[in-house]
Amino acid sequence: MEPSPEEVPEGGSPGQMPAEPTQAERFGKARTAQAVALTEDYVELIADLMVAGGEARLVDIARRLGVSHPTAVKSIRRLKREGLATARPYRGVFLTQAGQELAERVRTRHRVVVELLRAVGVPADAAEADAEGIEHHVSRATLEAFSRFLTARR
Amino acid sequence: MEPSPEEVPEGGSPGQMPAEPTQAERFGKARTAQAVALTEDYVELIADLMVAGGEARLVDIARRLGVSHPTAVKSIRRLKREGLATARPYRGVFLTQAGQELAERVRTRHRVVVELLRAVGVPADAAEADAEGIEHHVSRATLEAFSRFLTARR
DNA sequence: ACTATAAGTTAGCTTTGGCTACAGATCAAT
DNA sequence: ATTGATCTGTAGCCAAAGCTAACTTATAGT
Repeated sequence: MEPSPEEVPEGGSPGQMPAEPTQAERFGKARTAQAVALTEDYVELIADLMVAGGEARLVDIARRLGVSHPTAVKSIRRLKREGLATARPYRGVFLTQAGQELAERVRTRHRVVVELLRAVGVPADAAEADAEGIEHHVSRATLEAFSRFLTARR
Repeated sequence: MEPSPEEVPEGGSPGQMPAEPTQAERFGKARTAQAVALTEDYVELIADLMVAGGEARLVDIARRLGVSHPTAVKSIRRLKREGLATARPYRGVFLTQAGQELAERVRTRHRVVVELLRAVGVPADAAEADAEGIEHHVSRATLEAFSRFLTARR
């Protein structure tokens, strides 16, 4: 796989990083992406609920995500900490400017991924279901390629 | 003071349990897939190392996955528990029959995903990188669609 | 107005994947 | 054969996301 095993000094010094995107880096990134994916799911859902019903209540968020309310509370707290959302008890959860921007990007990406899947022949239900997991791993470059592909064949 | 009327979560038409794959179910599945993804990564890598160098040493596995050796030890232990691998200290890790079959499926799926991405115009490096995360969320139906698409346009 | 229900929160536990530090085993070189 | 380096494994800790149970606070129904 790698013809030149770079002499990396032992000792676990997390200082320098080789230029090539090693497999380790890719795996590591995929793992870190987990937390990001969660954030994106919440933000996307909150935006959805706002559009659909004018408000995003904790209970609804929890139910739609299939988690218990306390779990949702924890996650929302994280969103607040990260400046993506605010919440007023019994009034619902709201997205900040940053949150809305993120939601918009996520929503767009989701739509493009589903369309791409449909375009290459994936059945609707599978496309929707798989997109939920796939979307979080679609990089900017890949997303752009998807868009180009869809535009070209439209 | 806990009446706890746990029966009947919510009122509504009898025989609920909507046929539609609710969003909650999809999210839940995507989350559970996390553990599976890890298993697949390990199995795939072990197979790779075996092919490349004839053996899969713990240190190499850890380095290639970008984790510490103890973490790799824990994961390998899980693989052994699940009947996917065996290991003889200082002789490397080996895949069982089940492990090899899983590795083969994973390897094939990975290849198809990368090819699909390339086919719709994703640059090689992005395709490789993104496939690492995407592949774990590609269902059987989607994989088959990918294969058909690739065959058709070849 | 009062109380019942629903919504939100807090506390505390579990699991899982990650880490460091340390200990034990094997291999290789002198 | 000894010794030092390297590989493997164990112990113990952390953080994150999940859960249940219990408590508090609004909202709504009578």
